[in-house]
Amino acid sequence: MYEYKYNEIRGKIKVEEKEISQAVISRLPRYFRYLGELKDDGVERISSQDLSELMKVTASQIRQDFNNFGGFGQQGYGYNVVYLYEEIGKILGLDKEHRLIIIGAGNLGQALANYMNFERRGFIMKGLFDTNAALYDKKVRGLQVQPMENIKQFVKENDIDIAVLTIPKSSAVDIAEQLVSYGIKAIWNFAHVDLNVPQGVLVENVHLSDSLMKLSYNLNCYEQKENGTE
Amino acid sequence: MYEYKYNEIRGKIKVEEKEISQAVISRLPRYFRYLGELKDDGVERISSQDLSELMKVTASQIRQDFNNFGGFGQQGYGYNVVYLYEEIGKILGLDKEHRLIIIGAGNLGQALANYMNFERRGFIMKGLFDTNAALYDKKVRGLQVQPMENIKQFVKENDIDIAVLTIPKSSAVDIAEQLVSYGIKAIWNFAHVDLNVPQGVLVENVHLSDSLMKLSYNLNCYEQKENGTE
DNA sequence: TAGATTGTTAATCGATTAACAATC
DNA sequence: TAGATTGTTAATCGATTAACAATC
Repeated sequence: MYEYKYNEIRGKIKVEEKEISQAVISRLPRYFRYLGELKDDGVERISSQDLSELMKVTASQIRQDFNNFGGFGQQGYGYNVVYLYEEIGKILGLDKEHRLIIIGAGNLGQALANYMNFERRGFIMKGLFDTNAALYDKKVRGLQVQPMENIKQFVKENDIDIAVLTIPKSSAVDIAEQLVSYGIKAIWNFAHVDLNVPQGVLVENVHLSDSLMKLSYNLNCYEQKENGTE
Repeated sequence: MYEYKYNEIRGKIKVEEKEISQAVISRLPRYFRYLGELKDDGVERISSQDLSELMKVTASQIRQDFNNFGGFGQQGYGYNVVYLYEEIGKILGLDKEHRLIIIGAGNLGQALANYMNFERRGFIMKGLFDTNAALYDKKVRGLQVQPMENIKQFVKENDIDIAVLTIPKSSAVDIAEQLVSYGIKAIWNFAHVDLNVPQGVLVENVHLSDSLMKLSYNLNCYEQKENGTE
């Protein structure tokens, strides 16, 4: 949320920290994705203009976004794809390791466990937990599902940063509170409920039902439009 | 995306359609969730002030948001919880049925299939499809997984509105194109790729990796802050 | 050097918040 | 009626876009 780090890298230490808006942060993964593809395609450099056409955003926004972190381009040349890709990766913290556990080993928990490993970017799944004893003899990605009682000790012993919450909303609030007391610093929350955590603990929500409802709203709009109103 | 419908309901037909911003739409499901809980708790009415404290947004925003659709409150009284809940449900199109199919019957596809039925709001899962023949004798929620070749006919015969894409990004763009040609009107996209669809076809993206990267970014910020910068 | 394209400032646009008159 | 609270207008704030000087 602060830019000092990247200014320092470039040798220009700013005294006061400048907050980066979440709007900008939300766009970084998409830049990262497109730059990764360009890199894989062997593209060496790209201008904000060309990238803007590819991504369907304005060139102005691209330059503004990158300049929040100090500027990675060169006048008359554009941006070096590999360099920019790596810098954005660093900004996103993908060069660092994060250890996570998954709470709730149902379909969604297992889906994420598999996906996690596939899409490896420094996120290391260390454990899975569930209340359902029938799952304890099951292995997911080589890890045995454990009972919830083990979480406390496991978090301490394995230096866990992130907990992925894939449990029903009825228990999510309680479990989240426990996790925080065990020292968890971030929760990736898939339960359909807003968690109330103390300052300093991070929650990133993935409310699937909200997303589907948005789709539903927009679908109805189009339908009404097509029917020439009603 | 247009408000005429709700104005008409209230007897005030506006000639010109006013577009509702996506920022507002994105907040509707959350309102819906909180109102549902209030309803279940037997709360009869609520003021924008009280709701703002509960949801941690400004009362002003709540009133502005609702007034995009014509105003559901009463001066001196507030909002009737059940009425407001139902109206927002209608705005979101949750009173209508939507038939959907899931393309990709892996862990994530199955997770959504189960979740879908559980969280029923007019979304009816009609079929699952996969390239993996090993899954064809498998039943998910009473439905047999089918080969991809069946999609075309199935969509036509079953009047499918929505396709849920839970396949790897390598095939997602092609499949999406096919789905559009079969007449699909909306895609709920879980593949890590931006789909290019013609005007009039809706895409709602759930980019899980983007969400995790955002979490990663914010986590690093906090850590740096705690270490008193570096 | 001339041309290209960034970094950055200024202008615009849209979304959020504040204020208050309308009204239940 | 008096009090409460909405609906709505006006003010503020922030984010996006445009423009251009700096510079590679």
